[in-house]
Amino acid sequence: MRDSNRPSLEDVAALAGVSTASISRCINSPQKVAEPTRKRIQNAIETLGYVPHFGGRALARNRTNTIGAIIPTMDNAMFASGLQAFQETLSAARVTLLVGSSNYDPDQEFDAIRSLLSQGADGLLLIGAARPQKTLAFLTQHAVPHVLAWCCPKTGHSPSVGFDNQKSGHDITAHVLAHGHRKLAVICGLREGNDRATARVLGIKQAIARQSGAQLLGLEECKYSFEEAGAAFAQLLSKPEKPSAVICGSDVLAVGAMLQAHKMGLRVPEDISITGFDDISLARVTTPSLTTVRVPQHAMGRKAAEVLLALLNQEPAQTLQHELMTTIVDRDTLARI
Amino acid sequence: MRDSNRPSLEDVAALAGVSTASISRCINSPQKVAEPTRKRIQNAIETLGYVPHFGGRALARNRTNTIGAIIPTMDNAMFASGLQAFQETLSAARVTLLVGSSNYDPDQEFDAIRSLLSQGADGLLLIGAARPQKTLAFLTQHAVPHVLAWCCPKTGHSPSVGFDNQKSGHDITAHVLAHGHRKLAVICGLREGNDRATARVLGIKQAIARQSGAQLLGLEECKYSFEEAGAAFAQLLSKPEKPSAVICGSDVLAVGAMLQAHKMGLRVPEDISITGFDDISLARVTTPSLTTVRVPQHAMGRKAAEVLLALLNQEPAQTLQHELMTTIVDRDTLARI
DNA sequence: TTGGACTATGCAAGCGCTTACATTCATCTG
DNA sequence: CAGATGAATGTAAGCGCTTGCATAGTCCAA
Repeated sequence: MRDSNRPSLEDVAALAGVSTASISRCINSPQKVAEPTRKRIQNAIETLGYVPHFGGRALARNRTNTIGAIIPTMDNAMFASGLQAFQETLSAARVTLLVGSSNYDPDQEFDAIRSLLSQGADGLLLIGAARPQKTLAFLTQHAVPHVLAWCCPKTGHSPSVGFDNQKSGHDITAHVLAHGHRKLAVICGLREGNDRATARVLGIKQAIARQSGAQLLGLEECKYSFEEAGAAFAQLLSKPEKPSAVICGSDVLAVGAMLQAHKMGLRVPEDISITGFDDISLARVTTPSLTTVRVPQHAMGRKAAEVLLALLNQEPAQTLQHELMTTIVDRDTLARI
Repeated sequence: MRDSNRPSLEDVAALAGVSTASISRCINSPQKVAEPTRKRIQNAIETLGYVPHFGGRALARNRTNTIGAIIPTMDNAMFASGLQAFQETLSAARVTLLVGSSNYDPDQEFDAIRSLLSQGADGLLLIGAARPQKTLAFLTQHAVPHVLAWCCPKTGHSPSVGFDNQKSGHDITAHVLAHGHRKLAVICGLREGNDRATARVLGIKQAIARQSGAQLLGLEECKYSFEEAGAAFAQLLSKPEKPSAVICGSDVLAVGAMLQAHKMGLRVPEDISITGFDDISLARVTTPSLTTVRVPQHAMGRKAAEVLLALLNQEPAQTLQHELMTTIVDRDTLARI
């Protein structure tokens, strides 16, 4: 869209024989224009193939109808499908989605925030609540409308749409304990700067602490890849005392662990139980299929979009924190002892 | 970014004691501004927390540094990871990504194109080459810089970055035939308006036709979901004459078929062979793991970004069509007969 | 010393759109 | 039928930024 012969409002106005104001009105609030004029204008727009110039409009309105989302990565099915729902909802409201990614790095996230805002984003979707002071200050200073997703902060006054990671971590662990397991191990994502991973582990530890006789034999942190998770699993199993169940902070980690278990000749769940977190599509198709925590990704993406749109329209918000529920999906990787 | 007390160039100029022109220059081509002045300006910018207004800039420059991508859906891991690579590459060039999705529907795609362009996208990434005349005309009329991905059209003059779907379909089929299979069946995505699916099937049929004694017992089209693929599989297997191998147009379809085979008590690959297409992460983790066609998603996303950026910078393009190679990944769902 | 060649900066004209306000004209009311 | 009312449209002032051109200041060679 850079050709200099792109038609402008003025061109349309000339063709239709009206003023630019009428064209503008015809586009933005058609009911303010009389039927015959409207027809004429429509025609002119059609024949010229007129499309409003974004810059002009943004400048005059001081609003772009664009929303930015910054997610760790789209490579993880989890964020991708949440983002898809987010995008669909925005699109229905004629708002466009700008995407940035942080690679789980607070500095990259900060850059992405600046970048999306300088691209005119009217608001932002951010994942998780924990971020450096610098970032928080920036958001405050610029009064950026935003909503946090995938989390459910008890403190702070940013609107959020998410679930209680800690509680969910607690729940799945309690579930494992209820199956008779007492010797547990954990594989989680890198917790630094990742409050979701941190909270999940916290919940897991809490549940273990509450159950007499239960113990946490080991905890490994790694990136969200099959390979790293496999290595973490091997590491956990290399110790003299073996866990009977390994609780993983995400399905990707759990699948990596399962793959590694298979390589090591361990049967799941007969020799060792494994649980995941997120319930991405992977979880259904492994053999055995993965017992995991279902996160309402789709609902979360949509709700986040709704909240953000309401925020931009200055609609009074009844609720600031939207907590969605997770559920445990019982499949085949958790044995009863 | 809508507070009325947002600082403008003028504010910065006043604070720094220079004209707005100098500020602008300082931001866009610092070398044109003397050292001390630059310092002063930097300070002013800092203290005010100035961020250039997107609309103003877009209007004056007639360029937004924004690129739109319209993909069928992010729910499919395949597009998501290609998109991720695309985004990363753009981001490195300080260009922002706008996202739209088409849900495999040409009309929705058309809307998305209009919408992204009206949001100021300087260029577009589109999936596949086949689209309605209306859409093509629109792209031509507006002289929209764009690149097609996931395909490799022999005709047309749009730049493209992709692979030969037909050849890849042919290759995997030849591979299956080389394993001794003669009675084949196919599950593919809905082909209407989807040239990738269409071409893959074409290649499959071609390979079958070239092999004497080989026959195509059935072909089912369905959406890209486990459930629909499962139903398609059941349908194919309900006929009196059973295939020994089912070639699927995507990994999602293949996994759906495997799941269904399992339900039906059929062992893969002993009772029936199944192959996929795409090599998304799913393919590695099923049991047995899926024999499939690897599509260089990451490379494709990155290359597409590079081509598009070059296009926008008016750099002369040596090559219009970038063809990447697919490879067959031999895993465990294809038996030798 | 002076004119020329630069360099650093300012001035001001847009870029294309929206919108408050002004104008016109038809319709209605008493 | 005069004046009031209101609907339809036009006028024009910005929105914040970039950039061609003008100006002022600096340095150097002749």
